[in-house]
Amino acid sequence: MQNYLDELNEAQRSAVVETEGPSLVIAGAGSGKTRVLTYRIAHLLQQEVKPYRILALTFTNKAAREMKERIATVVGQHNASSLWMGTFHSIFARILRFESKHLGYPSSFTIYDTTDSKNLVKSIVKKMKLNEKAYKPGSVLSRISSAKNDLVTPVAYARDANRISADKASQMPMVYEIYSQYMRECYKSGVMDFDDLLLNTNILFRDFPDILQKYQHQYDYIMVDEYQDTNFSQYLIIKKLAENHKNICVVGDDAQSIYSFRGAKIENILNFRNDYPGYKIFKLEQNYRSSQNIVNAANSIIDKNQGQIQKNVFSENQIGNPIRVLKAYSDVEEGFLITNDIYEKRMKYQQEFKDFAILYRTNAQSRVFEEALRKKNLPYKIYGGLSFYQRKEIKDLLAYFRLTVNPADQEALKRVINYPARGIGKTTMDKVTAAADASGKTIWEILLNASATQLNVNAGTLKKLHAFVALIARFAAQLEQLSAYELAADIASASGIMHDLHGDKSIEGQGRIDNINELLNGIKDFSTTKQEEGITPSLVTFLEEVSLLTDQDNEGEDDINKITLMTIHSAKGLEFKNVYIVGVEEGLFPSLQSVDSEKALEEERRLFYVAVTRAEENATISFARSRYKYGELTYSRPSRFIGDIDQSYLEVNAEDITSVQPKNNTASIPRNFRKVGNQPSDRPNIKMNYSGSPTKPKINLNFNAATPDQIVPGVKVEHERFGRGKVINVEGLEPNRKATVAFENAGQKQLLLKFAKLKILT
DNA sequence: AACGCATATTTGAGT
DNA sequence: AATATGCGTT
Repeated sequence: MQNYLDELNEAQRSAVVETEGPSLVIAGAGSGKTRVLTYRIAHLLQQEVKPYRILALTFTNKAAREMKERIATVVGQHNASSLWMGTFHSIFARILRFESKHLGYPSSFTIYDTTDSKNLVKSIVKKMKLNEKAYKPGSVLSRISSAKNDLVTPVAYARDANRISADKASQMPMVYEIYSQYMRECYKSGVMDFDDLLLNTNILFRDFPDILQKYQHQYDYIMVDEYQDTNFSQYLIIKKLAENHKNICVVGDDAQSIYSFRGAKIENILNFRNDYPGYKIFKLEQNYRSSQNIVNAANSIIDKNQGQIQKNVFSENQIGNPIRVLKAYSDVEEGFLITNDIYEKRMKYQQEFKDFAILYRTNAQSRVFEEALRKKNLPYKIYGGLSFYQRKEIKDLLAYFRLTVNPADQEALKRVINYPARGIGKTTMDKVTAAADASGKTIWEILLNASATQLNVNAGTLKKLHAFVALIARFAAQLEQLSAYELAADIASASGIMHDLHGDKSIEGQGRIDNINELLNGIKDFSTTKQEEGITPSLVTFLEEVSLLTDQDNEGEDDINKITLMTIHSAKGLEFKNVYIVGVEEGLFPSLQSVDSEKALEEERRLFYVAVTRAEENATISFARSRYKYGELTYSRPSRFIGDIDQSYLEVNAEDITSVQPKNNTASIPRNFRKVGNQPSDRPNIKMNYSGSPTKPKINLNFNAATPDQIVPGVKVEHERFGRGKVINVEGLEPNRKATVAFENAGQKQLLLKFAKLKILT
């Protein structure tokens, strides 16, 4: 316990023991930054600082969890779990939940993910009758997000000449108004998006000085990891909290700032000296992770950028191997070369699968590697893409949870009101939404007091709406009665999700049921863990945790010894013996969008620096001369970044990067040109109708469609496709009269009688 | 209302 | 290429 200081070098030790006043720790790649942070916290705890008086903010949940585990081994589990340690989003979500009433939010507010936010933007654009082609939800949302991260309110936005002219330039002059409505809708629905968690914290601290003071007093020591990647909103929260005691320690590396696209300000770390005069600076310059070759190569890359904080990262490890550069003719060959190399290296040097990582610029590149690895039967794990919580069945169930804790949550309601199908379709929802918009109420409030005349729906529909309200209300009433797990399990079955999935006998259907059960078990685990930590587990806290999880946060136990595939962004902070940086081509890395701007290029270059410094022993860079993008074959040449590396650290076949290059950097050949035969134009563009084919008699020859008045509740019927069933209900007037039929095998369906050919069974 | 097929759109990184 | 959206059919 006492000798932990001996495990540190001089710079590290000073950063650990100098606990009072502002500290800036510039931590070069692989310089033991996490070690400093964990030991610093352990050191504070040993000086009798109470764990709940320490606030430590990390970039990912995973970083927080790992740090907690390491601290626990030094100071015990109990101390470690009382720390305020987590991501900005999760810590301030927790605080906001506690203080929500001051902001007019329910304490059970729910959190919109990006999909929810996009859907909301989409519906606002529609409502405002704007051109949906010009106002792409993603683009609008990123404008809104940037405003929020800069703490620019809708009113300020409308007055901000820069933003307005940028919006006009991109054909979206009305973003400020969408932003305003978006905020109003979120507030009305009792939901926050990711940016709101930080924005609202700022509003809370700005408008309620006594609350700010409370938290200023609560945290005696503040630490921030990855400070170079904080945005203005995060920066200001920290600044306010540290205002009095100034016991703030920020750790970061300007050379690894890679998130400006989402509002991070590299200036935050560069301006630390101005914000906190009298600060102490500690430079961690010895790299313990990588070979000398890798460190030197990385240094030669970052040298090409301007205005870095002066530092000299060095390694005293072995000189090691040069960085290899591999050329492939196609993306498929690239996959083949890399996987072969992994296969051979593992055999030759007796390495494990977990010692290998394939890093790429974009998630879309993962596919060819997955295929190549599968062909060779090499085990791999992949981050990003569709994570567990993105799956439809999981999102459906989570939406029921959200609606249960917060019935105002509009996107959750829209998602599940007709899933499983209960006959509440687009027409009905249009009416309900119109009523909600007209009255300024939430959809839920409209449903609560729904009357047939007010909504202009028929009695049958009204009944279904009421049934849905009753279902959700029953769940909500049990929030206090049942444990999170019991309630969740009840929702899964009573909502009809389980029944719906059981009707699907396919392999995928079985998998979906497994996923639901896995989620339910996850709640069980969550409850046990929280109880051990002395916190009462609830559906609200479970939802919050899940909303702020990333795919890196749910690694299974059987994933431990596998080859890792991930983007370079998500590799930040990780290390591997052997790293493959793939697709290092102009237009991909650096990305096409960045090549016109020197600032953007520098960020790409820092990303490349991050990639190279992940490697402990071997780094391999590859590029492909051709690859498919958007299903189109494109040609490219090697990235300028390869040329940024000092050649003495490279092992490269010179002609590979100087050989003849296609005239066009990203020339693409339209898909049709590649097809040899069977061109669409070779065939007459006539749709063949086989229904009258003599060899294939119509199956429904014996079906005599019943006239609509024969279809009444209780009657047994047969349908061409769905088989036998019983009529449950009939509603509506001709020609839109429809029947609800419970089929023996196909489940309950709603059929429009003018189309459905139903045969009466006697 | 629900399904199947044709067409449009996406991909730049993630809390 | 894979997924989202729109349209016609039952």
